[in-house]
Amino acid sequence: MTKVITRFAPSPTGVLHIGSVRTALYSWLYARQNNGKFILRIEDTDKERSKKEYEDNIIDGLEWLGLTHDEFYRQSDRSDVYKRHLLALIADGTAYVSKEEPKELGERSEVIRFKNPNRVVTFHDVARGDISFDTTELGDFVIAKDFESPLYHFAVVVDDFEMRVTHVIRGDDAISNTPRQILIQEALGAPRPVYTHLPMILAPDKSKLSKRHGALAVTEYREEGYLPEAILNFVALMGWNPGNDKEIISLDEMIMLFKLEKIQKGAAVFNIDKLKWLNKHYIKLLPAEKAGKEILARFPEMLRIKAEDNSEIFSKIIVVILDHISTFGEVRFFAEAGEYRYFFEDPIYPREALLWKDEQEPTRAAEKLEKVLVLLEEIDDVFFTPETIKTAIWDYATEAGRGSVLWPMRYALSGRDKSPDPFILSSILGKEATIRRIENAIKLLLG
RNA sequence: GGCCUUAUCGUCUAAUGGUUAGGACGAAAGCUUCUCAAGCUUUAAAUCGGAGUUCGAUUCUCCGUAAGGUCACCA
Repeated sequence: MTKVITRFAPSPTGVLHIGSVRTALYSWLYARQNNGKFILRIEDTDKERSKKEYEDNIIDGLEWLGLTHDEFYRQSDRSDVYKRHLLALIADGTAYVSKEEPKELGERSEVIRFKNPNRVVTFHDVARGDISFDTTELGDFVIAKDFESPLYHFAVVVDDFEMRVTHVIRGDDAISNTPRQILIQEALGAPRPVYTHLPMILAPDKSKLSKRHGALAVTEYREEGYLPEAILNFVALMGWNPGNDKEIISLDEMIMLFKLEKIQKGAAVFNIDKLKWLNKHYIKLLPAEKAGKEILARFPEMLRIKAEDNSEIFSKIIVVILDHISTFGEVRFFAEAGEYRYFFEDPIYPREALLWKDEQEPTRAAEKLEKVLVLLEEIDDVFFTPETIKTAIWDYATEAGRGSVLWPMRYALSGRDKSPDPFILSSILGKEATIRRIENAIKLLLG
């Protein structure tokens, strides 16, 4: 058995997006599950369009996702290799230097063309079966501008050959290009790798995935507060499944379960809601310390300072925050809407806000808060937990009308229409602050 | 346009020559509930169309239709 070698070969003409992540993931999984080798190869033969920042973005994104490579190459570092093979093909007569009449600006008067044997090429695709093409219409296609400037099709074949790549896993936009690559391969005397072409990932409107929808760089998803586990899990499920109802799959499980043969044939539409759902799932599994860092990083300056000054309270609200978000980016949104301030400072709100819809009389509301105060006073500081607070108040609230008791209590604590329940709020704030805020509310009601 | 590929709920998908065509996201409803989430329960929702093979087709074949890819001195 020869060792399995796969590669991910992006051109640095754009950022690493969801579609490329899936290609990288499947190649990586196949290598890992076969104890093989995974190569990252930057295909930057197009000097005009290739940019270092994109290369950096791709490497950064893959590293963040944990799709580690065993070897790294950059085509621009390998021109002597391509030159050597170019010379060999010309010596063989399977390629030749061709005189041209430049039609466009920048075109050469001399390029290197492949001598096309003009025949039907049939190859096997793991996902789709046998595919045949007549290569005649390709003509004697150009494989290099000159000995220093090979073109994509040639560089790919040479590299896969030299790097002993056994399995080529790539987007299905390459299907039509495969026959010409096979022609070059045969001229080179290179073995034919096993091909698997992956269906496209489409935008929600079924157009090509673009910047407008979904085709964000994975590094941008990172900024938005998505977790690598969620992105990997999501992307894995677009075009593959374990053959059962399992939806939550870790990278390690994928290595065990992944099957090249089970790859989907049809294109998949990017569904951000499912990604968010997965992200929510993984966020809840995150250790509090890590989650806290992600949250803190997205707090506005003022709030962050307060949170750092009150680390005890902050550590208690992490779980509460986690319960309401599907990405950490939403923390920024909620914080800017004033959501978390009440954990750190007494709220300010209009008097009417304290009145429950079925209890509009301020003095009655105040009476109820007075009673709550009495009940809270009886709880010992050390037992000031959501459970004991609820137990202490519940019977009274039920008797007096829950809304008319709990709404003003919760509002006194948070100053907001929507918030966690008053028991959680009280326990986070502590007995002293809870009582102070309720007293403030009573003063407001009676004043 | 030539060539190539693809087609199951809105979306991701499962399944088989014979099933009530299954699951998940989303949606709707209910429970819970002071609010917002979460959670639990339930419901609606699909085999692109037409022929053929077959006792029987969503599955196999052909023809349509639609969508995508590719036809560079880009990758």
